[in-house]
Amino acid sequence: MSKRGYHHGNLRQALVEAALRLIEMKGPTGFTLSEAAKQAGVTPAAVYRHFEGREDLIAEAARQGFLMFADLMQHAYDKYQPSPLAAFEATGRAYLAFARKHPGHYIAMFESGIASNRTPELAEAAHRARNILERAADDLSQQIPADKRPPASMFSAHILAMSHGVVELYARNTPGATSPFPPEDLLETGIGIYLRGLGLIEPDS
Amino acid sequence: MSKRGYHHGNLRQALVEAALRLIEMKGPTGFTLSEAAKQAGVTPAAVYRHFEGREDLIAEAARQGFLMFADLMQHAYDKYQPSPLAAFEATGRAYLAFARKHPGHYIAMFESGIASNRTPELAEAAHRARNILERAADDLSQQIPADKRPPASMFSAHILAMSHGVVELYARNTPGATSPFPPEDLLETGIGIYLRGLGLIEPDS
DNA sequence: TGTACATCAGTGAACGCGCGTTCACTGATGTAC
DNA sequence: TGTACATCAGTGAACGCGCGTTCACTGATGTAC
Repeated sequence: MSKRGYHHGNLRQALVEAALRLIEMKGPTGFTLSEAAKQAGVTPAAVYRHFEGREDLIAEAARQGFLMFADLMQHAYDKYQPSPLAAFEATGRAYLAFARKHPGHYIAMFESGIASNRTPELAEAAHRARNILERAADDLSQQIPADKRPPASMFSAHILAMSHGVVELYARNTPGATSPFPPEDLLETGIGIYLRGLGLIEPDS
Repeated sequence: MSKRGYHHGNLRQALVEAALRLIEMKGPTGFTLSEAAKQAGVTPAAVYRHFEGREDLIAEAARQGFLMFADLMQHAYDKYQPSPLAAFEATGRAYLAFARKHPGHYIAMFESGIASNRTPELAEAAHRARNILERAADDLSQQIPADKRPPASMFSAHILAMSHGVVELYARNTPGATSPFPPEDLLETGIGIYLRGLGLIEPDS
């Protein structure tokens, strides 16, 4: 944090963090390379020592987000491991928890418009995250009789869609779009009803 | 379409349409008041005869979108009216159909960052659209025994979230995020499983 | 039917702004001897 | 331990750009008489 004079020390990471703060505050549109540089106490030109440009900086922020995201989901998955059902539900909750806790990363990852295969590093991080949810879905789908079992990837796509929808529509403090329910409850009940529809939870719970 | 000389004739609507085209092509960020004016064959300054500024133009595009959206869902709802279940499913399909057919409107409505209560007219249009889905959900929830019936608004929020999530994640041609299934199928099956979870469809269908 | 006039939709020049990016440079750091 | 030197992270000035917005204006349209 303390200025070390001419040389910054860890400018690269400081820029990523400034970018995340700005993206969180002003949306992906409001984010500006120049302002990120200023917040890091540095001339805009200095950014080019560490990134190819504006987009490249956002991509790095997204990459770090995907890594954290994957770690979080992996952790949730492992923690409830003996039970495929509990593990699956935990990864769903982890999704929303991540979006709440790291809105800057979330926006960089899903709303900034950068393609998730922009760089190999970004693509790999995104892939790793996606795989965990799909594994959880696959484990769980083993419990459904094979002939009425939907493909695990469809299954995880449903959950991803509902999770993402809840985040976008109800977990943002967009003025005017007041949520009728806490997003956490909404997602929890939504997933619950969905799993019941698959015959994975008893009708009565 | 043909230039009528000095006076345009229907510049206001022409600007809205140019804006929609640009928003669709370049995202809400890429949209520029000046470029919309140019596409309408007019000086940027002329825009101010009809709108208060850039945001106001987007808001009008969104408003028109909500009106069409509401009409579409209303139509779907009415068409399948005798059956609450069929009517509900039809409104869900209408949601996705709208997003596909009118991406510019959809983006203006849900991704442009303008608050849906920015102007009274916009708020009213948005409200009308929301009400239709909620009505359909309410009709349907009457078929569930009162003691195990979730609030209709929660119910419609779930469907809205899943629909929106499917659109954002799988119905955009974002390079790199290839969809494993056609979005229509994804939404149809997702809603089906969800409704089964509510006991509204037979387990065997 | 013709003329005078009010209306107002559009012009075009100008503004200040902040953006992303480039460039030759400078000065702090660390290493070789 | 001290000095010469290579490295390279950051400077700061400059660029061209397109943006949104303002302003006094102009010229087409439509209406009153």
